[in-house]
Amino acid sequence: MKTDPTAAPDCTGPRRGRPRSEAAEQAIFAAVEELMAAGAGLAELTIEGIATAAGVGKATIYRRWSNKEALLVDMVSRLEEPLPAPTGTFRGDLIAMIEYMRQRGLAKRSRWVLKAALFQVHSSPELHAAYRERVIVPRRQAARELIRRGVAEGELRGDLDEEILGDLLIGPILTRSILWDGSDLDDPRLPVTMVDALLQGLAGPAAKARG
Amino acid sequence: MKTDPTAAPDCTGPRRGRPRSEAAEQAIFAAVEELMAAGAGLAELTIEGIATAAGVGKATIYRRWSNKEALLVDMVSRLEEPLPAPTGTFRGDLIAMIEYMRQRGLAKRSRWVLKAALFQVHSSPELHAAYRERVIVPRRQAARELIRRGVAEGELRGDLDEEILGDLLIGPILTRSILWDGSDLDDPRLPVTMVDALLQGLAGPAAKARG
Amino acid sequence: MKTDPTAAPDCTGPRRGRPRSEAAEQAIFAAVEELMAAGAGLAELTIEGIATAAGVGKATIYRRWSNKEALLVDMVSRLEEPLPAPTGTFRGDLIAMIEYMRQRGLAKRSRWVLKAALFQVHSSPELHAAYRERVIVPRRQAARELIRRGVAEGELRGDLDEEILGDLLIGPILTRSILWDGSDLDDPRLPVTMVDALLQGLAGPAAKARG
Amino acid sequence: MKTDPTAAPDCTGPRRGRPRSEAAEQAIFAAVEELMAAGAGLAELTIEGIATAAGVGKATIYRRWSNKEALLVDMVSRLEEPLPAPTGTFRGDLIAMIEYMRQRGLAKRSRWVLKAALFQVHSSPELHAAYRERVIVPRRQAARELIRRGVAEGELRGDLDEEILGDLLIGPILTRSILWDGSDLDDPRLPVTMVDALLQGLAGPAAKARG
DNA sequence: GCATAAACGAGACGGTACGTCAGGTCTTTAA
DNA sequence: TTAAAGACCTGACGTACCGTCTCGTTTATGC
Repeated sequence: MKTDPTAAPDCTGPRRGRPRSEAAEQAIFAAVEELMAAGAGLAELTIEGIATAAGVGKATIYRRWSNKEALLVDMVSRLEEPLPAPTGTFRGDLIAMIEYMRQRGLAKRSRWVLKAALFQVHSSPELHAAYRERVIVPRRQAARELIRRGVAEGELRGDLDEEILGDLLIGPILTRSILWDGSDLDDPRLPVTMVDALLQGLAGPAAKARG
Repeated sequence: MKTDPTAAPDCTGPRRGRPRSEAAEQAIFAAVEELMAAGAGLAELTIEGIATAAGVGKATIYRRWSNKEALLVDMVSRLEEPLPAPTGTFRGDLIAMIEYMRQRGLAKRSRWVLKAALFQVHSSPELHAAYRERVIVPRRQAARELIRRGVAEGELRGDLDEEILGDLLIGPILTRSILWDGSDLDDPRLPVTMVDALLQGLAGPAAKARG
Repeated sequence: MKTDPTAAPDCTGPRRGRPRSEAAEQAIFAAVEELMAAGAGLAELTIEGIATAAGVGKATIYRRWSNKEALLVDMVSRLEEPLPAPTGTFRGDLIAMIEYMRQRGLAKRSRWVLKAALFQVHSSPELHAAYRERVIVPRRQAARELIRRGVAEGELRGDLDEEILGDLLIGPILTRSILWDGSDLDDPRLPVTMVDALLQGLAGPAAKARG
Repeated sequence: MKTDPTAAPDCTGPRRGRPRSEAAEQAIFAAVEELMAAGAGLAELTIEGIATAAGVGKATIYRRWSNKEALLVDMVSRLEEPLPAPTGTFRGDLIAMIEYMRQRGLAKRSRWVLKAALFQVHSSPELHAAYRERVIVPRRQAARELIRRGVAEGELRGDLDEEILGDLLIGPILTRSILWDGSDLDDPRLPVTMVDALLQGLAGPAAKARG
């Protein structure tokens, strides 16, 4: 998401001019966090306010991100922790992935502005695409591989589209952690409950008797 | 969501002065739709621009909604069609509800800015609450009643929390229609596929043999 | 110098919308004078400072003048008092004109920033032309007519170009009042001395004896 | 006007480190001239632009002049040619001095920005004083000496203040060459005409008959 | 030679002001 | 009273320069 043009990877020659200050960058991130903690809404998160709180010139911010949204997306994407290591049985890995998402949702509940920033992403097609590429795609890719493994191992039904399988398994926890306010994520047994219910099916006795 | 104080229901006396122009209201809605169609981002949707496009004074807008967000939430909530009639078997009603959400997702795919407006709601706690009350709560209520009926009729397992059952059934289609870009909603058989898969369970042959 | 586009003279129809505030305009002028009195240099005279001191929004200034220079030229040109009434003998009128310029120079000595603003005019060709048309041309015209009258009445030599006559008569006082710091304008007899010396000639006894 | 602190005269020891680049200095001057020739206004003459055009770092400029005004005053003062040699008769010297000022005015007509820079000097008291000391004072001194000689030789009236005599003789050409746009300096006979008119007096037949 | 020292180009730094834009309010005249 | 128009104050926007400060490099002197 960084828009710094000098960050091009092929720029291997000796950098000229004074290098960017890492301290300034940290101060900017700290200021955003601090302003969020102070309960600022997204509209109150102005570049000018951030610059003042960070003790930094506005140009120092614009040199790194082309606008406020880019800064927010960058910050949000940095908050995403790495995915859990894909070791163990299929069911265990599936539960671990859902537990990871539950934890993430719990973390975001405390700083709702970050969640707001995440939604802000949807305001602009470019930011949406950037966020998609940086955050969503890698996670969907991990989920898809896990599901493919499950099908190959016979742990998942093979007669369904992989995408549908993915949504059926991931959609519920995603809804709880992103769309709603996160108050339903407290139960640590949630992943196990969800996974087992999905695997076994939701049909009740009447349905089973019938079919 | 209307914030017009004169719309109070106890204002029964004969209204004095010039009455509000219905044409102005329609012009405002039309202008917003037109600006959205023109591909404007959410930030480009300014009150000033809407007023100019509608040929309306800014005060005429502020007389009806207290600010831009209120206008957007009002417009979004008007786009929600009524829920489908709850008639038929449990499975049929469940499929109908998911089909309704699929249709809504398809409609919103064409006007993504409205979807963006929906996300914009999350920027402010008050708007979030208002949208929750106006849109989310009635739909969750309908879903909850449907699920309760399913459990009572033995069509759904009775050993699971109703909320979890709700998320397992609704979460996947919600994810597809709101969080993602809607390109996966084209298949009209999607509701049937999803519902049957959920009811029967996702476990594959290896899992079934084991347990 | 006003750059207000709505000030077009043919705009005779009933003006719509809120009219410009005369109070705001006066507050702007007062703020400029006050900041000058506080000893501000020209570079310290910022639009932002003027707006703050006047308790006025920046847009209110930009609605009236397109930039700082236009505002200054407008202010300077308003400070020019009307020319003295052209009554009396030729010599008396000439002395009156020079006395008028001496007074103007004395006034400007106390507010040197206004003098600086006058020079600022020369920074831009457009402003230079505007100032020329608004201030210089009318005064040169008055001087030219006076000189023409003097020639016609036989009070001035008729063998010289009118422009040269004008510069010979006006240049000295102009130099003292504009180019230099005005410390040489205190003597109230200066106009009489100058005029009589110019009319009689500066040649000394040796020159007269020779020619 | 050079503000280089290391140029202090008591710094007699052998300078250490890399010496200042004469090429850089010339490039700076050339860049200023070039930017002026491109029709830039004074406000467009930025240090940053000069540095870029000269292919020079900003610090290289600030090492030599403390700010933009100092650079401009330095450049302007370098453009002043030496005064003409004071040889010959009084009238001849006077005409030579006025001819010198006419030539200077003609030269400046073509590069009005330099003239503007000259006026810019008036924006700041310190620069005004500096320019006064570097440029104005020597010339006024030369004029004063010439006038004093004229009085002593009987070529000029002795009953007038020397300062007034100076302004009467110099003011007209100064007005034409600095205040106005220089279009009235083309006639090479101008100095002779002016000097003779001033010496002989401007009174016409009616005035002479009367007194 | 080889350190010391200063100037060099580049460009980032904290600031200030620019001129624009929008927000939400207020003040006109007209309907 | 509402409407359209548009001016009002406020405050953020993103840009341009200011004058200062690192960077790594270059070019001189002095040990």
